[in-house]
This record gives sequence, structure tokens and C-alpha cells, in this order.
Amino acid sequence: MTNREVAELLRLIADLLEIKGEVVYKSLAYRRAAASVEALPQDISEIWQAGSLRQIPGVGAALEKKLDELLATGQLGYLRELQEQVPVGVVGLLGIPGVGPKTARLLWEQLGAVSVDDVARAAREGKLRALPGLGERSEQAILAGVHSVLHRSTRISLGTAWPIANGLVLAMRQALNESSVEAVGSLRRGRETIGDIDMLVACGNPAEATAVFVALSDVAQVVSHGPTRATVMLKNGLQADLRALKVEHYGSALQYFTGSKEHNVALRKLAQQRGLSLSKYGFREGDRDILCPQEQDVYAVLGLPWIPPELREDRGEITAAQQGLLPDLVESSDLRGDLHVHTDWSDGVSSVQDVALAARQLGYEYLAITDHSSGLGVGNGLDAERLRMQRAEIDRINELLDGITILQGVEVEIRADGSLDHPDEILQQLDLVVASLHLGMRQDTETITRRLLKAMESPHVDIIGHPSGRLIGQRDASNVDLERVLDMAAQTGTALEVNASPNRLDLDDVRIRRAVELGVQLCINSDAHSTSMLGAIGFGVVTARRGWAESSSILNTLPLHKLREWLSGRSPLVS
DNA sequence: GCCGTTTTCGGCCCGACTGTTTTCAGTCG
Repeated sequence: MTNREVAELLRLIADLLEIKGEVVYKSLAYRRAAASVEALPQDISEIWQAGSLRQIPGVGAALEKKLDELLATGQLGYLRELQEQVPVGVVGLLGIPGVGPKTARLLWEQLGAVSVDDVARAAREGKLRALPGLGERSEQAILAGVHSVLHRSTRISLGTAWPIANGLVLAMRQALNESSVEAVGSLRRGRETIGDIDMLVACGNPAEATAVFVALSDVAQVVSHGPTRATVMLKNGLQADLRALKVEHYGSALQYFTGSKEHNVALRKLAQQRGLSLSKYGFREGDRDILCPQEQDVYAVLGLPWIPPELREDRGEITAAQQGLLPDLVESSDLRGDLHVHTDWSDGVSSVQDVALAARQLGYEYLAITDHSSGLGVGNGLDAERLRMQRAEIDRINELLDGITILQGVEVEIRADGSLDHPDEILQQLDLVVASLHLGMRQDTETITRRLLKAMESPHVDIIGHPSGRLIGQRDASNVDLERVLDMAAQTGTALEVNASPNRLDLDDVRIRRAVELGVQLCINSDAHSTSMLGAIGFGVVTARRGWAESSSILNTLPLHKLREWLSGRSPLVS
């Protein structure tokens, strides 16, 4: 069972307990444990086998017993009991905005509703308004909620949300002549997917800001509009929220709306220990207000250094901040090159020269052209002959261009048996070798893991491309045992890629953090197939930051001569 | 259900908003 699956089950139990009306702290405990499990750098089954379940924050005696049963048998009697008491469909009602556990239970018990459709029907028939505690307005609100659930797009990728949010921020800044406008929420923390776009503005007249917001040309429909907040549906189908407040509250509000919720809970606890209460309006000590116009003021009052948004997931960042052990996170400006880029020699659309020019424009010192190998079957991969021709072209462009050095690499396919798609004689002539899996992604854990390990044993392989093979929202990761891959990478010195393509982000943040702990060499690459996608490398940087990576862990922060040293001095074959 | 430099029992994060209420419950972030 994967960590995510275990976390899902724990959350399901939490939902069921809430609907049952158990004390809220019980379900809170399950949610806390779920978040811990999800953030684990190792597979929970390993921790279980080591008998260390109790080490997981939020897992006590009772949960240890349940997790033990779950991991041993794949089943959980307690969950089955709960599901006998509450139909699964009722949990689904929690997805309707405005319906929480109490209302879900009410709808189920009084109307027999066990699906969103049931609720929709009852609402249209006017049956909801007759229920205790609900009225006509609630009925309308729930009906609207049902509608949005049935038509809601799922979470969108960071790569899709980012430019849209940026456009909105710029439009607001222009309209208000005001620089204190920011995208907040999961977008600012750089999460791989985004629910809706949250924005914050601080200005002298908040009501003016919300009025400007709902009048933006991208707005299709105004959902709600008040003096301090507004919610709209954009023409592209996304929802966007704006909060507007006075300048003196900007720092505390920025902190508050950036989240995560878990991080904020932990901060408030810390405040409480100091006899303070913390909200988006700042701190309160008795009847005295402590305002925080800047975000760092919030942390300073708690005796902490400012914590970068990417770390704010309550995964140990607060303790690290208290101990002065926050990482010095890698930044985009630390990158000196991109080591995984395609051109029109294989399945890219831009020429070597255009890609080189674009890379120079980005301020890079070097760029590796890594087109596919022929065995991929698709993508117009290069054989030995075409590789020679491409080398000549790259040599010509290196002659032509100052200020950037183009390396010839390859993204060589790791075949189903773990052998590489080019013989060693060819690989050793190349400056750099990225080895990746595209085929046979559904092999069982043992087969696909061995395949990857075997490739890493080759002294010619410098980087493993997109190690898990996942496509966010489209395809789950392969069955590969990444913990073993990380161990092998630490042994062989092979770099693992942080693929920055927004639909990959692979390795993900949790694995990056594990890699950093193990001292594994990482490399942030765009995997661009056109000049315009080179800039997507920023999503990889953000993901690496979420994995606590410093520039010292990232191969392509090295200057060219150091990179060349690394490439020629790679640790020898491990037998 | 978890957890402990006030506690092994009694706490557990905070405030706004909304709609239904006449003092509050539920939801949300």
C-alpha cells in the first residue's frame, strides 16, 4: 500500500467519524496522522516492518494497531464497521460546498440522500428548506454547491495556474497603481496542483479593490462580491478569490492566506504558548494589537526567521526555524544550465541554434541537447549516424555563438530488459547521458526497479530522467521502488532528475527531500521540447525548494568547468 | 485519538461569515 493510499483511508475514517458525530478531536487525530503519512519520505510499509509506526507524528497506540492490521492484511475491520453504519455515498456529500458533516448526516437521515444527485433532486423539490436548521437560502446555496460540484474541473496543474494568476496580479496592480498584490495559497507555496486562485491586495480602500477585481475582463461570472472579498469564475473556468485589506494588516494576511492550514495551526499554537493569539489581522495580547505590515514581522514576533512559502507544510520547518537550521534553498538564479532539452532532431520543435540562443538569453552558461534514442520507436529518435551528424551541427553552433556552450547528450531509452538503447562505444562519445523509461511502465515493482538500477550501474549514465514516470492527473507513477533507486544513486553518484515539466514534476517534493537527506546528486531540467518551454524550469526549482534542496545538491548550479570535472570523474562502476 | 518544561487527564487553533436563529450552529479557510 502506498503512503497516499493509507492517508486516503485515514481521511475516509475521519470523514465517517465526523458524520457519525464523534468528538471532533478524534477525526482531527486521524487527519493529522494522514498528513504525517503522506509526508513520509519512506514507504510506510518499511516503517511498519521496522516496527517504528509509533515514530510517525500523530500515531499512538490505537492507530499503530489499526495501521498494523491494515498493512498486514490490506483490510481494516474498524473501517468496515464504520462503513456499515454510514453509506459511502454520504461521505461524497461533504464535497458539496456548504455541506459539512452535520448537514450531510441530516440529509442522509431525514431524506435518505446518499449521493449528490439525491441532494440535487431533493433541493429542486424544495424538501431541504423544511429540515431543522435549514431554510430557503440554505436550500439555494446547497443547490448552487451541487451545481459547482457537478461542473467543477479538478485541480489544475501549477503550470496552468501560474500564468493565469500572474496575469490577474498584473492587471490588479495596474488598475490600482498598487504593488501590494500577491497570489497566495497553494500557488505561492508552489504545490504541484492548485484548487482555485487566491489573491491578496492591501490598499487604502479595500472596497475599491474588490470592485476592480470583479470588473476585470477575464471574469465570466461574479459569484460573490463584498467590501473585503470577492469570488469570481474566470472565462477559462477557474475560480478566483480576492481578499482586500488595509496596509497595516498586509504581512499577517499574506502569511495567513499563504497557509498551509497545517503550518498556520502550528504557528498559532506557538503564539498561544507565548500568551498571544494570531489571526490574519496580526497578534493580540490581551486587548493590545501587534500589527504585522510585513510578513517577516509575523515570524519575528514568534522569534523565528522568515520561512519560505515552499516549506510551509508543517513538515518540520518550524522546528528547523527555531533551531536556526532552515535550508538555504536553491534559487532559479543559481542554475547555470539545463541538461535535458529536445530539438527538432527528435520530437522537439525548435532547432539546436534557436534553443541555444534562447538558453543564452536566460543567462545560462551551458546547455545539453538530449534528443531521444532511436529505440523509443516514437519521437524520431537518433541512431549512431544521426548522432554524428548532430555532433557536427552542435560543433558548428559552438563556433558561432559566444557566451554559451552546447553539450551533446542523449536521452537514452532504458529498454524493457534494463539494457540501454545505445552501445557503450556511442555513449562514451557523448558529453552527457540522461537515461529514462518511457516503455514498459506497467511492469511489476521488482522488474522495473531492477531495470532502473541496472541502468544506473552503467558508468556512462549520468542522470536518470523523470525517475517515477508519473504524469500529474493523467498517469500514476510506475511501480518503481524509489527508495532503492535513491540508495543506488547515493552509491553510484548517478544524478536523479527533478523534471520541471509541470505535468511531471518528477521527482516530487517528498522524494527530493529524501534524496537530499541521503546526499543524492539532483539535477533540475526543463525537458523542454521548444524554446518557450525552457522557462518552465522554474517549476522544477519551486519543487526542489519544497523538497528542502540547497544549491549544493543541484548538479546544474555548477560552473561549466566543475560540471565537466563531475562528468569525467563520475564514481566507477559499482558491482 | 494524541500528547506532556504547568498536565498521564484534560486539554486539543482561530476568526469570519452565513443563515437561522433571539444567542447560536455549521462551514470554511
